[in-house]
Amino acid sequence: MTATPRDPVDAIAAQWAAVRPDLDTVPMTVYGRIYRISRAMGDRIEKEYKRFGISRGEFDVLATLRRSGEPYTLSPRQLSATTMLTTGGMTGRLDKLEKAGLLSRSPDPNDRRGLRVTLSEKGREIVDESVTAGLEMQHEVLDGVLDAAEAEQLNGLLRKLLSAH
Amino acid sequence: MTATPRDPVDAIAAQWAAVRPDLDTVPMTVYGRIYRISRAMGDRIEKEYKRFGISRGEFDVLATLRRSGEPYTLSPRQLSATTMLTTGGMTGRLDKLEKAGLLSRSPDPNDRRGLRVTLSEKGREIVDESVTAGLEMQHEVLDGVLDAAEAEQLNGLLRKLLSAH
DNA sequence: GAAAAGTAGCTTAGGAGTAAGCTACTTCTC
DNA sequence: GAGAAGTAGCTTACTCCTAAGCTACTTTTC
Repeated sequence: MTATPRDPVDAIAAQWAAVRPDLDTVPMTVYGRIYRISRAMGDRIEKEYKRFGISRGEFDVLATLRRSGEPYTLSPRQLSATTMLTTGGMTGRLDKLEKAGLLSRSPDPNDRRGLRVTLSEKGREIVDESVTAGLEMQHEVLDGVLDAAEAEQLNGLLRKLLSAH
Repeated sequence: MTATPRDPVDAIAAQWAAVRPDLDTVPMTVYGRIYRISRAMGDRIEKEYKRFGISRGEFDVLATLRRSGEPYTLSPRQLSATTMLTTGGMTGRLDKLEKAGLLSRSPDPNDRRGLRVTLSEKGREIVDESVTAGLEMQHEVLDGVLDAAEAEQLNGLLRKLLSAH
């Protein structure tokens, strides 16, 4: 007999324990929760950004430019490396964002192979508004279940775990 | 001046703090790490399952059937609900898995609208091998950076956080 | 300074997901 | 028990991603 499942992830682990008692299900519960939280927050943040007319992936591009500081200019190569996206995918995102007037492409004066991508004024406004809204939303969710000490503890453990990847 | 960044997520938070000192970046670091860990483990587990000829999504289907216990039979509807996939997506996955001989579809004797999806012997073998391999891999990663008490602490905090979603 | 190797960004083909809508069947309602 | 409403699974159209290969240009090597 297993303990009463406390959440859907525990329920899945209990099912496994019943049919495969030889398994150590702890790693599955840790990574299962991480996966579900990531996905749930992804959905919420997607909705939040949608209010500003951009997708999560588009936000990533704008945010990378914004936090690089003035003059808000990077190459497509730097952007695709930072956002963990292939260059093919980046071409498509830049096309959409350029068409929406949130950034512009111009030739790199020092390397005729390259381009420079620059955030427009409208792009800077939108990313500033959406990053604020997203952080506020995340803050509310966190505050609802963890106090400041717990959040710090969680962050420390996550930093350790991320270092293994 | 901010403290020396300890990982890429801290570096991003430090960049934001430099250009937008008004932001509270704590939620971003928590969810940023969760997102990156989820993605990194997703890539690793994908490779692990590939050794058995299946994708991560296909594993999810087989695993859901396997842990439901004998006779390893569920409806497409139950499968798409459990795996958080639309029915359209499930149709495609079942097509692939049926063609590979890992499961079979048969009419539901009690409801002529419905189907029953049943794990084949070959499917059961593959899911049993791959779940063992995946858990071992995850176990090694966890053991490399967290002791048992820390893992339990992390799991507790994650359970709390997941409950907010 | 010419050839070889490397790099930047784009294009194309293919995979896998969602959303909406379809047909067939079942359940509810009177 | 006939009509209305609901449900199961599939199909289609669309989106967005990756992987591989292209052209153009730069850097290294001899």
